[in-house]
Amino acid sequence: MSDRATGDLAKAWAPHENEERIYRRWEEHGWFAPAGDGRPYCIVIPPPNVTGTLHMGHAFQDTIMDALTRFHRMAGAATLWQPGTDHAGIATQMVVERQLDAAGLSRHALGRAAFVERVWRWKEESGGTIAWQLRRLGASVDWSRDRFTMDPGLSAAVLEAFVRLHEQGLIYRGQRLVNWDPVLKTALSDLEVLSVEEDGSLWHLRYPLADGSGHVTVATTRPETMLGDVAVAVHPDDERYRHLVGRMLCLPLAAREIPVIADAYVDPAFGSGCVKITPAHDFNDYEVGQRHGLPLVNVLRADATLGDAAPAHYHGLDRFAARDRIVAELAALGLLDKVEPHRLTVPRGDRSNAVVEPWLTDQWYVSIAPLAERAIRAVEAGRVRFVPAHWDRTWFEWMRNIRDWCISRQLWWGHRIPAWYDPAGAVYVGRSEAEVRRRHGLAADLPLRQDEDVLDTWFSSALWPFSTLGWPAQTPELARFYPTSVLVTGFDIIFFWVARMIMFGLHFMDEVPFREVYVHGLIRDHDGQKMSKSKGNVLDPLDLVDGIGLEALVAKRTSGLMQPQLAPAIEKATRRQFPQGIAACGTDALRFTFAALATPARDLRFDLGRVEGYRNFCNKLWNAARYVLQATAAPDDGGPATLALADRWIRLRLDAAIEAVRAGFAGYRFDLAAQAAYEFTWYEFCDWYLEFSKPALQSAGSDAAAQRGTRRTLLEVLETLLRLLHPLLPFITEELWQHVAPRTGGRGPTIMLQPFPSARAQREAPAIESEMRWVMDFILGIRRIRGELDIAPSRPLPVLLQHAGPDDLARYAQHAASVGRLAGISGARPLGPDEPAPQAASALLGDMALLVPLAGLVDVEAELARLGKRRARVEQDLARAEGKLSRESFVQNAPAEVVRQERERVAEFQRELAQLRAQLERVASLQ
RNA sequence: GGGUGCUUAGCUCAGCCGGGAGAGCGUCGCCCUUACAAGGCGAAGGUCGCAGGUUCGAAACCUGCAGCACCCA
Repeated sequence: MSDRATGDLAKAWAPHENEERIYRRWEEHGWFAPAGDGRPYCIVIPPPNVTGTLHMGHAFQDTIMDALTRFHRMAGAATLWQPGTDHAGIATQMVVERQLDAAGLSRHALGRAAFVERVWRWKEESGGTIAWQLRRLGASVDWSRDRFTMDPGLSAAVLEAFVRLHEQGLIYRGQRLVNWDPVLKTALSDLEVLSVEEDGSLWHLRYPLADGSGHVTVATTRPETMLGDVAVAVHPDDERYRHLVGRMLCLPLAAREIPVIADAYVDPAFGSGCVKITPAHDFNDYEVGQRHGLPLVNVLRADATLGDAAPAHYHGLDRFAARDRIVAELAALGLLDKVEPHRLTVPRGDRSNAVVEPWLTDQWYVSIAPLAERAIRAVEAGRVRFVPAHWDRTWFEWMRNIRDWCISRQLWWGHRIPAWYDPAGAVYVGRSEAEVRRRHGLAADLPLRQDEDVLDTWFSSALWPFSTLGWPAQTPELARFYPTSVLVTGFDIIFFWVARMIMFGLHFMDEVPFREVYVHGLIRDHDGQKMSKSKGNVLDPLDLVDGIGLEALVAKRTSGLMQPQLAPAIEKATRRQFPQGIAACGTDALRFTFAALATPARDLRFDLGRVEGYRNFCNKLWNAARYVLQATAAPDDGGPATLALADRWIRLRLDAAIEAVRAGFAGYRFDLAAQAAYEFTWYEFCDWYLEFSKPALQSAGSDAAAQRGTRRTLLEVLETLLRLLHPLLPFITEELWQHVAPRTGGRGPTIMLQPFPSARAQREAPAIESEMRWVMDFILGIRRIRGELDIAPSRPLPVLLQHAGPDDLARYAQHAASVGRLAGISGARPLGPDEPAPQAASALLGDMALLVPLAGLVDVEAELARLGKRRARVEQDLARAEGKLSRESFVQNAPAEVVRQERERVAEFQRELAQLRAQLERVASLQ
């Protein structure tokens, strides 16, 4: 790379041609692994699905983690960003089952061993995608420590955790109602069930009294479960039904008698005020059944067809067919009172979208209360801090109402539950069958059968912050990096994952898994819609990096849809939104966009326009560096240097930018960090300083020492700026740094291991700022006249200085060259004491007025209009300030500093107004 | 029904401990000035959702209301 340092830079930054090469170099040198003996800084990646691909949310999150990691690495920490992937039980199994289905096979036909083997093969085939994407995003994860939740080590951790919890009485097996997915035929945790509002009906059914003296009417949304009814409940205070409590009803179609009971659970205002109680098929009814000692009548089979507990002619009938049949039969018997349309909440499986059944099965549970209590206390005590802080309320709300966690899944892909049954049905838990036999003294010939089920994926994910570091072994990494520094995650998985990691971390490590949880928003599309394949509004982060043509984008969005009929609408919307496809913006621009988007808000709208804006920013930086390299092409002869005003000023501003960026990182305000870096780079460094450097280096009058001062400032500020920007823009800063660093005496092979910039306190700051302000206001005043009067920049303007004080004259004399060039004036001279002011356009600079004689330049009308507008504005400001001061209460109560400031403003406005009025008069008089 | 958050320029969003309303994109002028037209210079544009309250002073703090979003039941 050495010859590149002296070569010319291309005209524009070409991310596509450079990023992969730069990343490969970083990785080959092993620079991502923790190094040195600095303080440890560790982030574990939220492991994505091993067979999946990274979407915008991942890319956003990974950008933030990488920026934090790079920042702390440069700041001297021994950083570990721990990568890895998750086996994602249901999701992965479903993908492979779909593949089998397409081939006319099923997992049952294949058998368990062959099926699992097949999933592993699929993992090997597709598992590299994520890693490749992470590399393209510049992620500085320590690849040497890459982990997968089903690696031997992590599987051992799962085994160990399960066995220990069981020994401690925190895992139990029980027959309970679970959320049953009859399509996937597995239990689901509460979190995997989505409540969806749908249109349904409310059926009013008549249940005759057993003695024939009449009937009660019950209202239900699920008539097919009536065959499992074991009671009808009314509210204890409901006068209408009090006399019926304790009497028996004849359950239609089932030919069973069931009692009328009283329970406060019943809402007398809903439906008829009578509720059928079906404990085996409803969570609330289950509770009621427990309270009243009622039996459980399970009428459904695993596939949601009716089973043995129902009368024979319903056997094998699907639940919805059974519903129609039952309703018809009741109607025929005159027992259907009425049917009303009704809006109800339907539970659906988040993977299968099937209507979930509360169903009675044997499952394994984690007894959550003891774990939750500790986790709640840890957050209360501030041992884990949420950022933004308000998320702790959501956390507490949920943790205080948490229920036992159903951890068994009737799947084949995952960690098999380490429990064995003997022929009598007794259960033994242990790390292996051999251990179980040894510890329980079981005969070698006693047949043992391992539990068929696997564990919920989140069980292994909950161990992630320490299982990846080697637990249960006491490794050096575990000692050094646990607890980790921060968890970066979306609020949508606070409950799924964050809570479980905190509970397990406290339980197994006796310490929280991370000190801080940075909860970021969710990336949405330009219209605020959640990105999803079925909506057809997903964006592949790498399509923004590399660009994609319209046809390819349409094809990508419309292929592999679960609902192919949506394709035409998706195609239309895509063609409308991206008529030109997507231009390649490069990784850095995408990363900077994510950082700028990272406000504390919950919804983050992604706007393609912003990526393009930041692509331009990269190009701006690139070209600024080109200029600096050109301007400093001749080797520095090492002679003495003096710093001019602008040189001192830009160094001050750089320090302010450093402070702001550091503050942004420290407070997880990546938007503010990005904004500060952007504004300094573009508005201060490029727009002002580089322009000042031109006359300083090019005008004949400047001496060698001043030129050296400017050249060194150009290089030093640029080199520092590159380091400042590196965590957000890793690629372009590395490329430029390779060219710039040799000229600043920079050592080291890479920018990523250079120190992050620190600001220095500078005492002379106010004087420099105020003098620079004068120079800039001079230039801005002239530019404004030019702009507002539409005078071409190519036309140099003569300027007269009216009411110039000695300071003004001295400053002008000193900065004439820069002012002349930046304002585009041909020269300026003071107006003599008795010299009449000509008809002129004017700008104010303190007590001084800058006059640009109008003769032949512009029409008088335009200048009058311009001055009039300005006068109106000042009059308004003045009135407001004077009004404030005229109030006794303000002068008395406001702090003296505020009052003084207000008085100064009034004086300023008055002076400005007087000058404007005089100027207006003068211009008007000559009309 | 319970909870959380949001409402500021045409659009997307900043605005920390109360003290002269900001940025990007878009729009409108003038410019290809040898780092950059992916650019330069300049400009227009806001009753800070509504109503009360606290305060000398409220976009910010408090209360209520409206609208939107999400979570839980």
